[in-house]
Amino acid sequence: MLVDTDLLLSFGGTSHNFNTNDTIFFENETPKYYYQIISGNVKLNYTDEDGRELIQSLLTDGESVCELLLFVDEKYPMNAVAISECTVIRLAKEEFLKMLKDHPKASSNVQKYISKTLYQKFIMMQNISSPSAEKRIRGTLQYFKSFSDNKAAYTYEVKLTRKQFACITSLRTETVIRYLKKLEKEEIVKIEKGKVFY
DNA sequence: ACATTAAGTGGTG
DNA sequence: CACCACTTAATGT
Repeated sequence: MLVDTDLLLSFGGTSHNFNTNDTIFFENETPKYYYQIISGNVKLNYTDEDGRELIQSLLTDGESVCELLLFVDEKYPMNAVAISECTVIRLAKEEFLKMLKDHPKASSNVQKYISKTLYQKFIMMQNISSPSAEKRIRGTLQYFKSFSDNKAAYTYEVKLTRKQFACITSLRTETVIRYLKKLEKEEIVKIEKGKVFY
């Protein structure tokens, strides 16, 4: 957990459940709460001019959802949507900031978390901005696997659907499917029963 | 069993 | 590559 659950609760945090596809907050809303995922997966997305979904980030257990917006006076540039059943702790912005002031350790953790995710964002930006679709896909695979402790080949299972993978790499799902198949032939990736292992 | 979503294929521009 | 059409596989209710 980014911030200790009990600490969040002691400052007035409340637990909320979301079902798959429930929206936690919408683009353009004013950030008013700190959200920390107890369990489940959340995506940050928006729809571009052509009506295409772009996934900016995927979050999971223990992470907070776009906490950086609580430090600037801006509106959410994207939506936060549950992509599985989720339990989330929600804490009002003012209380969250007060908590950080009173608890340097928590403050430092949040600071590190923001730095880490920003760093990861840079890496992903480099992957996705490659003109080569194959590099975009391989870079994204590498990025995901980098969070796994097991570095051996075919030990990382891609938990995303082809469609979600496409939304992250800004490619069409057919393209993702074809390249994954190509990578399978080249033994860079292994596909079993639709599951992709890298 | 029926409806829906995901994966996979072929062809075109 | 994207886009379109369509088949098959996997899931959901």
